[in-house]
Amino acid sequence: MMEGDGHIQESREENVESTTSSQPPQNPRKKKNKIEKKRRFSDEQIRSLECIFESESKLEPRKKLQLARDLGLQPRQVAIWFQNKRARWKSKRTEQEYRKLKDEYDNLASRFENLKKEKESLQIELQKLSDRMKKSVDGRRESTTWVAKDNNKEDGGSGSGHSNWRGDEAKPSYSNEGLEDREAMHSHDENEKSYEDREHQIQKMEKHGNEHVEVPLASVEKWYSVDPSSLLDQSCSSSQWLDFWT
DNA sequence: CTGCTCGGTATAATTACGTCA
DNA sequence: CGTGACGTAATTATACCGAGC
Repeated sequence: MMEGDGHIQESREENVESTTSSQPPQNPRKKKNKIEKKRRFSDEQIRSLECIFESESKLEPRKKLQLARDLGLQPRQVAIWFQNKRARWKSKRTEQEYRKLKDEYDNLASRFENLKKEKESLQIELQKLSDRMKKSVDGRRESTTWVAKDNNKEDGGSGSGHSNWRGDEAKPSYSNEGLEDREAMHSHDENEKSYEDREHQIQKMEKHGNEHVEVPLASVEKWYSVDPSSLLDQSCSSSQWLDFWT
């Protein structure tokens, strides 16, 4: 808040002569002699010190003596000024680095949130497809039972509408709805390509019989080989979710 | 407007401790 | 190994400013 460089100009001007206050501390710790009151350096002194600090943050002893002579300061004062300047410069740099890192972190966090949302919607989609597949498999199992029963009958089984379609060729009526769903999804899904791949898998799975279901499903689940619970867990280690990005 | 106090900030200086020739 | 010079980090003491009354 208070830089105050401009405001203290006058009081500094008169300090140029009186800056030789820094005798070795006779009374270390507290209770300074009133005579050796702290004086701020003049603007001119500060300018010179800053100028030299820019080119070299540490002073050679000879340069220190020379500078002290030039500015009318004690060499000790020059050394202390450089020490304090280095400390201020370091904390300033630390603050800048902190801000930079924080920005990077915020960016990553927001990307992470977006991906998390996307992952959740994909999980929902996967669940839907799994349910649909399960229905399909169950439907086929039922139909084959019906067919078997019909074959055992002498009459040829005209009483049941279920015998109109067989597991190999007939599709359950919800497949059309599914198509509509899929089209709707296509319209706003950014990962259309991978979605199509998955659809292809599902269709393949639907075509095959009961015994083939397990294997493709397992491969589908490989898409989610990263443990979702660990990803969603806020307390997970950074390396864990950094691995996820790569 | 002037003067005073108060709280916050900047900075000169001190202290403690580590490193190295 | 002891020593002195010099470094950093933490802290203290003082100067200075703006706000509020």
